[in-house]
Amino acid sequence: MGSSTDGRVLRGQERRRDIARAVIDVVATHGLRGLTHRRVAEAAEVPLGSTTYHFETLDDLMIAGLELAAERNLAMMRQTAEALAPGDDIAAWLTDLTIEMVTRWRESNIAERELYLEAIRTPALRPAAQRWDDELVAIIAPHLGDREAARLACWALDGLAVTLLISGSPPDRDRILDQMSRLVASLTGS
Amino acid sequence: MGSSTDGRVLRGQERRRDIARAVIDVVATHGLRGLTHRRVAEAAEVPLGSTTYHFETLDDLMIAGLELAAERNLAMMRQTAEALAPGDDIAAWLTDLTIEMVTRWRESNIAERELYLEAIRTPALRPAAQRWDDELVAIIAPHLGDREAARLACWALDGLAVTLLISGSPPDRDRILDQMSRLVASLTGS
Amino acid sequence: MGSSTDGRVLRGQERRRDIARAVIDVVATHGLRGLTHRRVAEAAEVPLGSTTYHFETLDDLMIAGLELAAERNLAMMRQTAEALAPGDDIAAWLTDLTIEMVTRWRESNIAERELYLEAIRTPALRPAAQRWDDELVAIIAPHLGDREAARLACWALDGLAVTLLISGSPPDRDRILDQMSRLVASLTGS
Amino acid sequence: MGSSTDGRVLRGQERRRDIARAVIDVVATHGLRGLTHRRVAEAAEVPLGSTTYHFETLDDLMIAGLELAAERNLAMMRQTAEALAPGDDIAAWLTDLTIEMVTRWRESNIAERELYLEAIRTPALRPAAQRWDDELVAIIAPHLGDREAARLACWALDGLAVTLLISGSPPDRDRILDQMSRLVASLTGS
DNA sequence: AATGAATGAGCATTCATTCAT
DNA sequence: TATGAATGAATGCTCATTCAT
Repeated sequence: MGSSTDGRVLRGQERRRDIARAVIDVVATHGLRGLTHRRVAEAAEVPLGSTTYHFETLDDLMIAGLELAAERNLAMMRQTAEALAPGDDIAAWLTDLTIEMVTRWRESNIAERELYLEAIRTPALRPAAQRWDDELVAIIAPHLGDREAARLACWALDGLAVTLLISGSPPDRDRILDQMSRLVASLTGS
Repeated sequence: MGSSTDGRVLRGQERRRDIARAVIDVVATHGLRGLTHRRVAEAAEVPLGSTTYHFETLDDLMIAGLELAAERNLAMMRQTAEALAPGDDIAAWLTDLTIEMVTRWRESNIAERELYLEAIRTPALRPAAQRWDDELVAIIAPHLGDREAARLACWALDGLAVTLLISGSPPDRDRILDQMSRLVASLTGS
Repeated sequence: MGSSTDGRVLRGQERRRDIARAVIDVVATHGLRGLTHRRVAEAAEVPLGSTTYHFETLDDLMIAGLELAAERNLAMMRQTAEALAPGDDIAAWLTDLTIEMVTRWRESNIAERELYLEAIRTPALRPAAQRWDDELVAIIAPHLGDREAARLACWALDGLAVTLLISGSPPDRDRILDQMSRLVASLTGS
Repeated sequence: MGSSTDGRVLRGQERRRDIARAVIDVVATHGLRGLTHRRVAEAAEVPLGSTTYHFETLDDLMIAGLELAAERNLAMMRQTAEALAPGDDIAAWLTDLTIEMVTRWRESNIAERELYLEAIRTPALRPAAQRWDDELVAIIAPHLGDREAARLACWALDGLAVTLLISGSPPDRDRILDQMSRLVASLTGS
């Protein structure tokens, strides 16, 4: 009976995860305004009732999406941060991250932003958003000296990414590297 | 005949402006996800058909809202920027702006962010969003030395504001002033 | 438990049939241009959501109406065809059918024509329309010798009926019988 | 003043004709259900108010469309009928007409059918529809012997055309010629 | 625990029509 | 005579949610 329960629980958790994945896909494709139980059910290939069963309201769906988005993003950040050698150029690292965000991961990155911003309006999303923030800063801080500098770097990175996303034109790596270098210099050098 | 024609034109323009105002109100109250022709019509106290007559689609409504939001925001920025005396503390200026944004103007500021971010997804909004960006930088640049510094300051200011909006707690002026001072110091190279 | 399940299934099917019936009624009363989910819901005495639940689009509604119309029409044709005795006058049979079509069944006959013609424009209706055609020919063919003759008879019958429907005046049985007799004579080669 | 009045009247008539043309185009493109003043105005490249000014109701628009459709169709029929030499194959003539109707003129032919059938439901369309009918028969009759035969031929031609239009597959000339030959033979030969 | 049938509310949008000019 | 601004009604459709199973 233990194994059957575990099996059930595991299946339930898997399904929850499938649905969370589908939330990100739906937001990426249709925008947060286009997030509905129906579309999530279709994207996750689960019955409609399954989405409302596991996530009763749209808010619950958004929380699941935001948490999974944070998890994925932080995993990726940790991976690239760990790959940094002591003398590596931090500005180059941030530059490449930014470029990847607005090109290869464009769609999911937009979805992440929409879910994150929604935390302003929907209190239920705030804990997940704040956790994401804090951990992101914790990952970057060691490479920039302190948490305040890391925070500034995050904001600059985000602002630049949004600007690039809105411009629609492909990013100019040289220009971005210049900006990032200047930023890193001012944050660590002074 | 000139006056009658003018009256007509003016009435139409006034109505368009009333509707744009209502767009911001509706987004502030219900979020971008809650923006509908019906709510706008009610908020603007105009017939439903009037909203679709002047702004055929939801996109048009969002454009009008974004443009008016930018206009208001830039006017306010210009006003406070012009009030700055040569020796005034730039960091204090940015600090007070940030605090106002997340307190007194909280609702409309959130609406502005939602409309601005939507420009990523909705190409029709991009020109207005980019114009807003550019003019904002132009206003701040003279006080920070160059456009690149101004851009960084904008991003930091935005990032900080979002963090404060999500935190839900009242802003700590001293702490923000510290952050802003450090930012301004590193940007102006002192 | 079987009965409860059956009851459920049957209720759903019954409701679908009620709605299909209502489609024909609405088209008969308001024309195909006046076919709307709302009117169908009202005519079928079901909630509006029930029509869109069972028939997602207007096309689906039209398909259901066309299929039921064909079913009814074919049943009636089979019935009168089976009632024919070997030596009976085929021309008289076709004459009476035509007259009934444009008098007693005028409204539903018009509805059938509108639904049928719509198959030209709406591919989703074509299978039902073609099935109707084929089965009608199959019913008439044995009485006229071959399928080609049956097809010609169908077309003539339809053309005549439309002419009568447009004329608005009551049909002249003698005249129609003359036309039908001549038609049957030329088709059967006598 | 005479010339200016004539000019006006002529301009008015031209515009009416432009609008009638646009009616057929709109019905061809969007179906009779998609006929609206707005679409007609756009297709005719005239102001919206011009359509309601010259044709107050949708019925008036449909009448204008039906009349122009009949006029065009009859002109074409007369032209090909006059081109017939005494010994020419009538069946071949009807075959080619049918094939042209369902291929080259498919869209406008569908529009004609929709407008014609609407005469059943809309009394205002009946005079135009009946006139069309009568004149068509008058054109064909001389080549088939009498009006009754011509009428039958018309119905068969229409029925066949509709069948071809619904089938969606390209017409098989040999097969159609066979059918038409048999029809003509039975109508003229017996 | 899990599902899909069912429904009333609400949506963006289109429209015929009116009317001032 | 001719036009386009204006509006209330209506449409197809989608949806969150409820509920029986």
